[in-house]
Amino acid sequence: MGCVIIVNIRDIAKAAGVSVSTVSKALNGYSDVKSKTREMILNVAKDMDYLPNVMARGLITKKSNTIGIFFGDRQNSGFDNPFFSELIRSIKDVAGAEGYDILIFANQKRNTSSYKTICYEKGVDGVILILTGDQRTDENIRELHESLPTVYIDSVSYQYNNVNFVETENVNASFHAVEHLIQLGHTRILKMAGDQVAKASYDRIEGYKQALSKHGLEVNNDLILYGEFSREKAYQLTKRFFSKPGGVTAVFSSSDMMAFGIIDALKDLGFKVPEDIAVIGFDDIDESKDYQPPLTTVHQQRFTMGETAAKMLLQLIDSQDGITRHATIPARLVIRESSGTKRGG
Amino acid sequence: MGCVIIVNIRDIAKAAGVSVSTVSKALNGYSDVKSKTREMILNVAKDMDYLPNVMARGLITKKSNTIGIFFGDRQNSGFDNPFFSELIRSIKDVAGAEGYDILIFANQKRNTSSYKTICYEKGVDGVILILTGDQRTDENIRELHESLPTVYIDSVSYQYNNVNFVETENVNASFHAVEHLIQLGHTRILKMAGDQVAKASYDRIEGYKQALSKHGLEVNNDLILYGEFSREKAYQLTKRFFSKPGGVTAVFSSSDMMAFGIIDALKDLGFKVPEDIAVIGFDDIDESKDYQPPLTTVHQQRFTMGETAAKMLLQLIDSQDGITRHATIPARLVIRESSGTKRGG
DNA sequence: CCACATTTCTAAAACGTTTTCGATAATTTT
DNA sequence: AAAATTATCGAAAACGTTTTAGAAATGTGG
Repeated sequence: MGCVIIVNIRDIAKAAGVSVSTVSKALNGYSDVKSKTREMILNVAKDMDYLPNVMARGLITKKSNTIGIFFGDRQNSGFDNPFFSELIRSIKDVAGAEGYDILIFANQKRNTSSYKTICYEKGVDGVILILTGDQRTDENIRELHESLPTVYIDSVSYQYNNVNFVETENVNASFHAVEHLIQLGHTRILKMAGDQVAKASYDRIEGYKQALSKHGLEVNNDLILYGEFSREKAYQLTKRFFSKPGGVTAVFSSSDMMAFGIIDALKDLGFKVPEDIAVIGFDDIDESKDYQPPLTTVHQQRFTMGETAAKMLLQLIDSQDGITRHATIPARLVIRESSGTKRGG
Repeated sequence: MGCVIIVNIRDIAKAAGVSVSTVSKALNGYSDVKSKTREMILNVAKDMDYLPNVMARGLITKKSNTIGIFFGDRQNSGFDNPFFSELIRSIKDVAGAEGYDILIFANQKRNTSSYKTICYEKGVDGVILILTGDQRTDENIRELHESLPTVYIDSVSYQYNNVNFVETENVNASFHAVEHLIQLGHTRILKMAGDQVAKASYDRIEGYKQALSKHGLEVNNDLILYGEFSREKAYQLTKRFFSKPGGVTAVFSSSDMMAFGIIDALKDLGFKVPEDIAVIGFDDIDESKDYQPPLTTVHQQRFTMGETAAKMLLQLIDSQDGITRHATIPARLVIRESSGTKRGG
């Protein structure tokens, strides 16, 4: 490594012929420094390529201009799901525009699993959580959002009344997806759900049930499978389910990845999609439009979700007003080919 | 925000009845502290829920246990390309296993565009660059890798002899892709290249030329287009190129995204792929296998690349030995349908 | 029991900032 | 011109660690 000369605030104070405190004030826009000397100091600083040391500054101000992101769990690091990459991109854009960088928590050598501890240790100003499954204890989760600005994206497990979160309009969107299937003439519809703990997952089942009820169809728990948001798991469950006859003609999946697994399985069993079985997914990830058949699915506005979460977090950091914020992002059904056309008789 | 009591090293020194320095040494595994007192201190620290302040520590040690990642450029934040999300995932896994977190540089409010400056400001221990196009000046790039452990992934623009990088076996893989087209009977093959500055992009053209030469085919610069790795741009160029006859029966693209744009354009022009025109891509992103027609493409081992880069960087950080490291990751041609079958006479 | 080596501990400096408070200089008021 | 006010600056403390240099305690050999 070639050596690099790093100048500190003392060096530029010396060069400018003023005190360290005056330099600091000039740099941070304090009012008690003459505009002429401020300009002079700024010039010297620029000439000498001065960079404030973020550690020293953070030590005093307790701010790092960094927001943290927790992704998924240990085994499945979250980036597996293409859903996440657009989320993080929008977070990056919003936070970046406001002068923040992004820290992704990765270190697995910590001697703690406390979110609060980890956040404090790294000195992030706030944190966004994008969790899947049931990877946190209640104590852990409460501790975090009680001590630090926190926003959950589509992943609150139990609803505290003081948790900030962004979610998709899950119930409504699922309702419409299932209603569409019903209008196409389906009466026995399988629900491939995610899990039973996440609010998002629960709500997608809820919308399914509401649509059935509204149209006088029976809700049958045998028609609800739990694919854990895994393509592989959905494949297995589908293969087992459809290997015996049951009169089911349509499937509503809680994610596109699972929908792919479902369709793969149906094809392997000799069914045609959508002629024999109609399938609707959830997410509208990039692959879905190019899939064969192109997937009918619920479009989640990932960019808007990330954007909203980031803005929400920056607000929380700025104001510290203790107000709890929620946002529900609209979703719409994108009708492609996998849901098929109206059934004859 | 509920208040959280944060204890510092002084508090636990008082509670343990020893000096601050002894606590520090006990915590950091120094040898000059009796094992009995060390144990006692560790217990007190755990009981009091002590967390070291990373700012204060970093101020002295100049380490942050964080590696930085620069992604793409300002406009196109990098996550657009699905190629990147797998890269970052593997980096996260490797770095995380070794006790590092990941900082993604996002802040656009900085008053500098110097990589070195930005890295120093955040105190990262090393940095991985995944750049596209020509978004850095030579001065900027040199300054960075001279002052900080740095690994480039498939994105060195000019070859310094002291730059660490990981790249795909671009020349070789491209050679085989084009040779495959030649063996299928194609003689006029269009090259949709990326740009002319990145080494990766250059090498993919080089492999194309080598294959032509080996089989006695003429290299014609009119058959090399520059799609800048953009699906849209590739679409435009393809549409213009194929609107006049030229006897071209195959296209070799430097990315899958561009290949999609190419195929879209060909379809719009009324060509059939692969019957009329064969197309081969590069990257093997997830969409490619589900695309219609499934894309023949060069599979880049993204996971291996990210993994290798991360390991390389951690080595550089650890050893500081000044040794320059390179890694070339094998790639293989994945033959699907878009390249078609052997041409009849 | 003394001289010396070794083990174990501590005081204090250092890291590079920000911020408080008081000092000085400049300006205004009386 | 003196007094009061205001604008501008600087000294020093503080942030929470690590590390150096040395002091105290303990052990060892004669």
